[in-house]
Amino acid sequence: MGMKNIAVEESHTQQLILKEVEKSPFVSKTQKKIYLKKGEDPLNAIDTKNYFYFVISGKLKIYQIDFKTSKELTLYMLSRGDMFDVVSLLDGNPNQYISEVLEDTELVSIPLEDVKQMILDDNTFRQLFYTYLAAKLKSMENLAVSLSFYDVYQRVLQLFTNFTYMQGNKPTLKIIDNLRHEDIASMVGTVRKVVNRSLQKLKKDGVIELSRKNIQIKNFQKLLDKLNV
Amino acid sequence: MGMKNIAVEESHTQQLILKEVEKSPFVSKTQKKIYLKKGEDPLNAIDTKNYFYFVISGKLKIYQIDFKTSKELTLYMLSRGDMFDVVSLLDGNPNQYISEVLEDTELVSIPLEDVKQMILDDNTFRQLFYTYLAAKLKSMENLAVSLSFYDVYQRVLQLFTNFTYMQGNKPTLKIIDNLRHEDIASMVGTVRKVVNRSLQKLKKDGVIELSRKNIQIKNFQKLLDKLNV
DNA sequence: GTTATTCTGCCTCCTAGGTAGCAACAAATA
DNA sequence: TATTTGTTGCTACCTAGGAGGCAGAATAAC
Repeated sequence: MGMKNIAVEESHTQQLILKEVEKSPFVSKTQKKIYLKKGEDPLNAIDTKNYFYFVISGKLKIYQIDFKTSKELTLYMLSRGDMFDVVSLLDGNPNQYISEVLEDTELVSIPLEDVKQMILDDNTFRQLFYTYLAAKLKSMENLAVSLSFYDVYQRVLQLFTNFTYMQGNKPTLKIIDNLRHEDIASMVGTVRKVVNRSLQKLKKDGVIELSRKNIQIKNFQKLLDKLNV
Repeated sequence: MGMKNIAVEESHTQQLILKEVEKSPFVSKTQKKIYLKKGEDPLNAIDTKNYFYFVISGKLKIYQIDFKTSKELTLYMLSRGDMFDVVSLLDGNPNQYISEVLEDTELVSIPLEDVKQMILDDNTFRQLFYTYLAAKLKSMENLAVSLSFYDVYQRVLQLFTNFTYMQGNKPTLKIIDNLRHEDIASMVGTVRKVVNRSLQKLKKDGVIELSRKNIQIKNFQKLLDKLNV
């Protein structure tokens, strides 16, 4: 399924998006910076019915909760170069997500109408926006597929693979390297205690290194070998 | 989560899309009709790298297979008013789906570039297209969420609810009413034998009626009552 | 420095759902 | 009409993973 390149490809698009946004005449006129503190509820600061947001830095978890079991599923883990909420932008309805600020976050807000105009006027931005949209739809399809086909252990392997980038020539885990196991669990659609089993197994096998709020790739090749096709 | 209205809303957008497509000057010039026979492999007739397709009638299952277990997951069940492939249109890469013609199907094909131009030029079509995109992204999010949170029985209930429309004032199952249990299973992310248990239970409880390749809603209120929030 | 809180690791139990296999029957085809 | 193929229903088994509970360690708050 070529999952290995998805994260990398996204990241590339996202870098270009920020550059294009900076150049845009709209942004200089109507942009507003928003700063969110870790742990703060973004609901008060964010209005997806009227504004569109670009993530400059930080980390934002967009998820849903099953209130019966209090199990979570993370739909999007937003970081530098991400935008939201695309669904609200497209259909005009405010979203139903729950969000949590995992790290102090800096956003640029632009009125929805200006973004729509930008998509029409700016050919480069339009193509980048479309590519971003396609990536999000694909990533959601992949999430559904992996929830249906693979066990927790495989899903954890896939998660790590998707978030591993080359640092020089050393494969390094980004974005999800300093999460709580609780958040890892939410990203692969299970609960902490279960994801912990997989993490311990990978640690025992010398694939990763674990310490409090820190996961590192120790042997990326071994990780790839354990991936089911 | 307001799932009950999603299917209805989609259907409304899809009707309007077909009307708009018919009016379009592009369509009259460059459209081509394509007819697919039930069971035929669409791969030969369909070229998503260069063309975009509108479904006029019939039924097309877009899915993925886990070759290890031969379990399937249906990502999209396309019928009248649906379009594909939106991902290819957006990012220019050919898709990786597997498709199956469940009923004789009639398509209109339009070159990708013409559709892109149509999105730019035709305000009405653009908004419809965006709404459609948003609906697809949402439905994929819902699929992931329901796979993660709910058991097979609940997922079946949700599936039936999403595909129940008002026929006069009688709640009637559409599109998925004449599928094999195999296909129902693929839509809720499980296998036939497991989905069969849920179907038998619903039959026993007087919620649905079952016969070969036919499912009917017998008591819609009862169905809603069994839905978890 | 001390207390409180959050994070992590590891038990044990138990059920949903996946696997296997088969038989009855409907429907398509020869 | 006879034969083959596709669809459905049901049994019995077994394992992945969710639930509950708890203790130790790291960090944050006071």
